[in-house]
Amino acid sequence: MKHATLRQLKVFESVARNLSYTRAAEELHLTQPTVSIQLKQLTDIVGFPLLEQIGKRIFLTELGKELLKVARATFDNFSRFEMLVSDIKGVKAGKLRVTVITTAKYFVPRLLGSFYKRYPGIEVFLTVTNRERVLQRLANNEDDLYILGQPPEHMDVHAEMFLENPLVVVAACDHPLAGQTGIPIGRIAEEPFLMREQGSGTRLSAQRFFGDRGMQLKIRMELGSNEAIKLAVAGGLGIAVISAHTLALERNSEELSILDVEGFPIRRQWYLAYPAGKQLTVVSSAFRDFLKEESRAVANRYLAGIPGFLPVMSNTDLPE
Amino acid sequence: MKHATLRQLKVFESVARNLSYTRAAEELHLTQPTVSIQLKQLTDIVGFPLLEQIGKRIFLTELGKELLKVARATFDNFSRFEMLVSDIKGVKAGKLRVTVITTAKYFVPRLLGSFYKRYPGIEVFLTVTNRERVLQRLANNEDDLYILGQPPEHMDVHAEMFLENPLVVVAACDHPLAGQTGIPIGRIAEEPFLMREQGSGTRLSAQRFFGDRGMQLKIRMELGSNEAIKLAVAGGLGIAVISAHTLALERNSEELSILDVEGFPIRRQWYLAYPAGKQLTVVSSAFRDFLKEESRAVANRYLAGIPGFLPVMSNTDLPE
DNA sequence: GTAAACGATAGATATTTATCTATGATATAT
DNA sequence: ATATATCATAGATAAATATCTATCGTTTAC
Repeated sequence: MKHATLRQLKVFESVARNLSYTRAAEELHLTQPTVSIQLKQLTDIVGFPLLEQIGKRIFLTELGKELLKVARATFDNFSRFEMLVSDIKGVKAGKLRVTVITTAKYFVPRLLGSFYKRYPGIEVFLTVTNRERVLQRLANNEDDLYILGQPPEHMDVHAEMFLENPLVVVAACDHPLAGQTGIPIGRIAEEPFLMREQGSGTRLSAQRFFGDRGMQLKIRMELGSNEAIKLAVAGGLGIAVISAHTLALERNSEELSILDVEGFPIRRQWYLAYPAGKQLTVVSSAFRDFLKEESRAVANRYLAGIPGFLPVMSNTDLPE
Repeated sequence: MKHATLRQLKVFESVARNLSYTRAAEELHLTQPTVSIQLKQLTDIVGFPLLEQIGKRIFLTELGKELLKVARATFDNFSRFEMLVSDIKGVKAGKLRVTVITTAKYFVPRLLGSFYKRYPGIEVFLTVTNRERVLQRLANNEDDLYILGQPPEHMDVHAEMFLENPLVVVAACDHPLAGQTGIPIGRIAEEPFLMREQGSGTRLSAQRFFGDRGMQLKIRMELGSNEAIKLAVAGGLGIAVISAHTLALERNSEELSILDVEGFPIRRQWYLAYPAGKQLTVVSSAFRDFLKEESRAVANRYLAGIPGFLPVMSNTDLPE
């Protein structure tokens, strides 16, 4: 049976439907002998007659009926698959699996949301996890795209920057430094700091920033989440360095204030990454384009107005 | 997609399962380049990658997973079909459609019953109808086999005799002729006869029998069924010529008696028929053999003991 | 850094295949 | 009885297919 060809099945289906070799030949734009031969081959492979001729009329044998079912099921499967292919081509179907580093959760869901709205046929899966797990998933090719704060080294990865990720100093609104301009770095370094645990990219960047200037931060507390840090800062327990995106929702609240510190914001970027050899799916590719396009607007909307921050990207879209 | 080959699907399935071209090549007893090429062709046909290679590892793309489903479904269908073929070959599956003329209903069901018991996997369909419909179904190739009392002429049919069908004269047990031996035909012809309607094969035979001898029967009543005739005969309304098989169940009853009339029983036969060009299915062929074999036993069991009847068939099986 | 493993590619070849035209056999219709 | 329609078969041919060996470029592992 594995020696049968789809061609034979196709011809058989036509003959079975028309109950005529000649008619089938016409339908398939073949000569009648060609149909005869294809059918003979198929019959030889099966070992039993599929058709019988009584007088001039042609009938399907029991086996013929069964094979017809098989043939039709097969062609149905194929055409369903072909439809899927063309849907995927038109981004009307497909899956998008994105894994992002924890800090990115403040703006990625919003973007995925609008992306999904533009392509309602697709399925979106978002995983939010720490850097280590992101890199692990990247290495295991578990997702389509990855978003993180610094591109992995020692790994063959294609990474591209798509959005600024400025780190700012925040304090409670009633903090003495709130509202001041051009605060010297040395002044800030004296304040008690609230920090994420060791290994946090933000913490690393902040410590390097002060370290490079010969200062060491006084860390009062380590907290497990950005939310906790913001609450603690608002509660007056200290000041903190956090990603401006983290403030997206609180920007206009009365509780936190971004301090205008010399040298701040620390410039960091968001990167979109995927394994070097990987050919992006149509959906992934569409999301990549979408991400570049949208992130500019996001940058202008949410990052403008940060003291000392100047977007590098072209400002065709200005904030309202 | 119609240009894909089953070979390509087979190779793809193996690669997808092993996630390795080399392993797949080993499994299929091919060289690795062959696998590469087959897969490349399939990928070109689909138009999108089915597999992706990240570093040294191979992954299925979303489309690859879908195609794998299609491939597996296809092969499953084929192997199910192959199982059906081999079941049919071993008469463990299949259908048997038999159409018989009304009179044959007295012994065919019994035979079909034992046939079914021997081959429990098959499905049996029995149609009982009049001669006209039998011939019609034969012409339309609606069934596998046909049983009738005289082979059709003016029709390209293969027919073979398989059983004697003696026509006997029956009377009520208390009829004056009951028990007498060597009753002259002339004596019988005086009796009032009960007959099936015009067109009945039995009636035709009986009338021809007496006509050939220059006699004409006195027909008292026409009745629509053999059962009605038997009841009427038992009730003393007259005598009748009927097939001995019709008496199969009543043979030992006290109501009817077979008369020992000169020249009786009229010899008729049962024929098995099917369209000339038709190649019998395995099941049909098995039933044909079964029929020949069993009908001898039936003949001996039910037809022996009919006054004046001498089976033509060899009597290796003697009646108990 | 070197070796081993893996997949891609090139080039060659024998086989199979798909197809045609021409013709023959058979059955139905006129 | 003849013509027509239908399917089977034979013979020919161009195309494709399936496969191999040999070799190359990468990636991983030691």
